[in-house]
Amino acid sequence: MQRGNYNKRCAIISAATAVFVRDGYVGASIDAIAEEAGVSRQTIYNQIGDKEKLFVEVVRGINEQGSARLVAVLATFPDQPEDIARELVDFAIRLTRDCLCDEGSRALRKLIENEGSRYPELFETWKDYGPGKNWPAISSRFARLARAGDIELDDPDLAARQFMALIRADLPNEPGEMVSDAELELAARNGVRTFLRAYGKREAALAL
Amino acid sequence: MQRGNYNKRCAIISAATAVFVRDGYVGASIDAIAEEAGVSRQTIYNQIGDKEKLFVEVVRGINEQGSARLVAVLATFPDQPEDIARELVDFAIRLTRDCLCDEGSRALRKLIENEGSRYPELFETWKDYGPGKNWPAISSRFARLARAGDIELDDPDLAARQFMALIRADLPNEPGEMVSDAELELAARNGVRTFLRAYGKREAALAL
DNA sequence: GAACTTTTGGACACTCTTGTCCAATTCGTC
DNA sequence: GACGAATTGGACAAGAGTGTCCAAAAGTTC
Repeated sequence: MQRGNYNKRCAIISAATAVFVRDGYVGASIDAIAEEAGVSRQTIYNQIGDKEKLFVEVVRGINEQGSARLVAVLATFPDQPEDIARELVDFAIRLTRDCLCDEGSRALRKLIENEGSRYPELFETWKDYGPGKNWPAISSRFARLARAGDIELDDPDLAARQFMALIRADLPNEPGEMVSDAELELAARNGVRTFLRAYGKREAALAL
Repeated sequence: MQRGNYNKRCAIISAATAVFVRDGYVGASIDAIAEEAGVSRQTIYNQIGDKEKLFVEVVRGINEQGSARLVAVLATFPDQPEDIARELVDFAIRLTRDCLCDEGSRALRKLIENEGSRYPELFETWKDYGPGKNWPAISSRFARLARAGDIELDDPDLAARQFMALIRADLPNEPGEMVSDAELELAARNGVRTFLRAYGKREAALAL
């Protein structure tokens, strides 16, 4: 234990995350966070410092969790697929569920969009992994699949971007909404089917 | 002229749009808007009323312009294409340029994401047209193309969603960034090529 | 139980914002 | 130039938020 009660620190960070995401940096009040955390306002100042430090801590937390989840999911990419359609769908489900639809990822995307201009350095880590970039980890996996002859593509980066776009195209994207497993499965299958129609062998897409 | 100077009213709305988008509803201060509009704060209260009325006016403005542009672009959908690949690319360029990448549309998307929960009724109009919905206008066009035998698809709504996702997949999506014509063209061609590989006749996609 | 740390809640100064009021000034129009 | 309407800038009250200070209470450790 470094300073103060660790449980309370976690409660503060977690409550701050919720309030920052709900109200934005300016709209979030320390009082609201304190109430949400079930903690006195003074404790926040004791443990973390001022509002800006609290915000930094929140972003760092989401970032770490998000990166960890992304790495974990990437490790499950089907490298030597037997049934490429089915395995890509399962991969897509894991990706959307753990890295796109979960609370933390949505929260981070919203914070980036709103406060990104104010704290550009805070979000640089994410930009390498985040949507809109090359997703280099994913494109290298697709390149390997192509070399193995499982799919046909000329530009792996483009294919990765389009893969991501396709499996997201069919997801409900209202921020607050819950996404059921059935919706996840359907969205993944729809996205992968089109992806394989464009890039796969003829018969692979027909399996979906 | 109904009340006050019409030019100043426009300057106010336009400045308010910029500031609301930059700082969010809570973060935007009337003083900042007044300064940006080159107008005294009192004039804003004289012409529009309070902050909430100003916000409503801003959203209404962006909404109208956005809807008008969307209708205009939709009217240029290639109904009887001779060169479907080329014509779809041109359509995609118009769509991204006028309805997705322009200032107003980006502004509206950001406002929806941030203040949508606070003023749900304000954005209902947009939700019918906006991203994430069925884009019914577009899917009916695709359905017509399919009936005419230009493409092959079973679910026009799905195809429309994926079309939108694909032509957006390759656009730089940093909010502030300017998108050059060359980038627009490239993104559209990449998206349409994959779309046609999945849904078009074999030879159409090869043309790109 | 004593010594020490943490938490609590209230009070406080300070800043910022909203919205109002008003007198002086400028603008548009005849 | 004169008249009425619009604009300006400054002052103002009320409210909310931040961050600090402090004494009392609660919790922890030996």
